[in-house]
Amino acid sequence: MKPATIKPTTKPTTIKSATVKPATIKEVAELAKVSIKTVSRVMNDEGNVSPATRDVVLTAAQRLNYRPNMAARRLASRRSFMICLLYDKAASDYMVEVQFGVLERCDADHYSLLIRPCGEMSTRQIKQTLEQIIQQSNADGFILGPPLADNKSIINLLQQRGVPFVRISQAPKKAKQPCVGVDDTQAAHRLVSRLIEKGHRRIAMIRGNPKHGSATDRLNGYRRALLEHDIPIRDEWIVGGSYEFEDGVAGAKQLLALPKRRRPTAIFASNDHMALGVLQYAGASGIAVPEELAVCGFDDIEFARFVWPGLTTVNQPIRGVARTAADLLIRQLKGEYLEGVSIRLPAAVVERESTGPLES
Amino acid sequence: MKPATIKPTTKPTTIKSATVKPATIKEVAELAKVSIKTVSRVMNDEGNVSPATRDVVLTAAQRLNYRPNMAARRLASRRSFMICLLYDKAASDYMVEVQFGVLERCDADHYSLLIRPCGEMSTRQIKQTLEQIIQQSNADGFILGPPLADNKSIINLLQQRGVPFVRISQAPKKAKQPCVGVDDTQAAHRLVSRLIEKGHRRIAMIRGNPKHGSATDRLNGYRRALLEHDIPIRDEWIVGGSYEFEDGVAGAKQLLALPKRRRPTAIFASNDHMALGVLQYAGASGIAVPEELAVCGFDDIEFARFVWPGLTTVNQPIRGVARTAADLLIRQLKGEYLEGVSIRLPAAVVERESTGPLES
DNA sequence: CTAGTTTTTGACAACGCTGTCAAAACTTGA
DNA sequence: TCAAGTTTTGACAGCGTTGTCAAAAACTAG
Repeated sequence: MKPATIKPTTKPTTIKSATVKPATIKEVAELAKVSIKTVSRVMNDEGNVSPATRDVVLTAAQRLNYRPNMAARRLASRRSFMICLLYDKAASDYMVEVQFGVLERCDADHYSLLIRPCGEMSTRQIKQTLEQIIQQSNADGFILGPPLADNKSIINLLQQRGVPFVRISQAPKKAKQPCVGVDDTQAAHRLVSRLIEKGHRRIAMIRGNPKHGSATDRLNGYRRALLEHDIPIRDEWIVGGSYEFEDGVAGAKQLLALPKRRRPTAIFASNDHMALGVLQYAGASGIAVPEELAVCGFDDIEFARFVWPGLTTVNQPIRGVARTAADLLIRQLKGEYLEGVSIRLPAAVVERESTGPLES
Repeated sequence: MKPATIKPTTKPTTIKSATVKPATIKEVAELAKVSIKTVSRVMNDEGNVSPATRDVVLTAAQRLNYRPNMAARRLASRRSFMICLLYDKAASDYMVEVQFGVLERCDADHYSLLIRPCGEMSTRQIKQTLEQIIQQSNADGFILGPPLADNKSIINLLQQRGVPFVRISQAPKKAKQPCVGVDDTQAAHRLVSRLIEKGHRRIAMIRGNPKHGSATDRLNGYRRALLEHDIPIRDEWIVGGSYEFEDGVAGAKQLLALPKRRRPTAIFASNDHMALGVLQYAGASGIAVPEELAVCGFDDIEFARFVWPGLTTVNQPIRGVARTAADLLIRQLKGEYLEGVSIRLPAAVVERESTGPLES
């Protein structure tokens, strides 16, 4: 899109109005009658400052409304107080939650957040971008969202460069760097078990994007649940997908076209987008949900509860995961040794109308 | 003076060395046999550099894989090459789109983006945060998302501080600073007109959050459409709301409880969230959409097309708006004088099943 | 070829902070 | 009381750029 053209009125008179020049550390030092280094020590909570001096400096700083200049601080300390969140797609509810969780934690320690969607980049381009961020912006650390978090090539680069990072992923074992995720297998297992408890025996599954570790985990959960209940796993009930709405529509179409006796009574879509696709297909084809078909998804996106029937799904504590990831990163930056740490947060099944009551 | 030429490297600079200290401007200058200032000039495209010198510097820079250190650059130039996106809620599709649009434009000019959700802050707190960002991070400019963009107090602060900013808002007239938005009134007018064309006469409206300028605009569009078609505007058909899903549910309940002869045949919700609320209420109460009730929203959020029936709504070119806003800001930063500039991008009505065919 | 003008270049001082290291000021123990 | 430690403080040199200003080089016209 090309921005509209604008009539330039007059030459830029550059009216940087009565802007007050911010106080510098020097002025604070003068007012407090100490050296700038002492002010620096107080501002950074370095310790080894007598309480009396500290007080004097603090009041002086407050009086002048002093705030350390980040650029100078960064230059001098060779740290950037900035962490970078690298993720795949820009437009996803999931990533908004992640952003917010990370931000919450960053704020607490006065870190800035640099966000970097890499949706349309090749691994090669991503690596180049990374190099640039490391060298130019000097990011102190990275948080990798899925599926970047499982990209060997990217992980290697960061490791080589010696930059701390934390991965957000369902597949903690793929690398030894700290990782935070949700136990997808367990959650899927519980979800499918609920379907079985409700009396379903013909339960189909629409798989997720195989690039994401989560897809495999969710499939495994499904398998385990069926196995445990001695329900045979039929290939024709497992259809492909890649987490897109349309995959849900297509999957439902395929599954519901099966001869009546082999047609599933329940569909577990690997994520809510696809589950909504299933719902839409069902709605358009006059198949009643949940009476004729139970549907459930995974993720509990905002709209899972906004459709009718409300979608049964798995609520992931995304914000918590993100906050934890940021926490791990910041702790690493503070010097903690966290290699091999892997945290899995539990996810909860949320039952809504789409799997409505069924005599068991 | 003839600058020395540099032998091309035998191999393309494939860096494999781990944790190398990045090259500085000084090293580039040495290799190119020029002063650091000349390197600086080349890197910043300042002009007044002979093509020959330029070439030499450029190859030297490439050879050393040189990238200017942002911290130093920021400190010396007193600019941050950083713009800040200030917005209200973190978890909104809308803001993701805005983020992405802004980011696109920022990348083009190598600006970094600082995001700052202010969902739960008071105006007072926001102002404080602003002060901090201006002083500490030294943001070159701001982009204000709605409804912050209409907050007099915040606008004043930024103006006083002399920091350039651009507003994203439907209400461009509320301040003289550059503003980008969508013509909500016109879009709502077109949407309601379509309903009328389809034969509806009893059209209700659920209003948006009065804090957002858009709420009024959309209401005005609704009013204008009815007036033009000589349809009386009835107060009982206009119910309150604040853009939340639940408001849609409540609004629908209220409207559909009206005696049959006064009950609306169509509901225009001021945004999609509320429209989905209406759909849910209708679904739960066994009211057929669109046969018994037409529903339409505004925004065309992702899920508008994922529900059944698909939601008729207005698609706003949010990403384009954001890109334009960023463009205006960056142009201001480059010295263009843009006071009073206000751009409105057109929005398109998207018809889906929720207003399905109706004999006119 | 010269004087005047314009373009290109470089030396060097900021920018505002932190790191290093040594000096000053306090403690402590005998 | 003093020597030996320990804590607190300060002087000053960077950090890697850009801004300023003057010098050098390159043009131009007479």
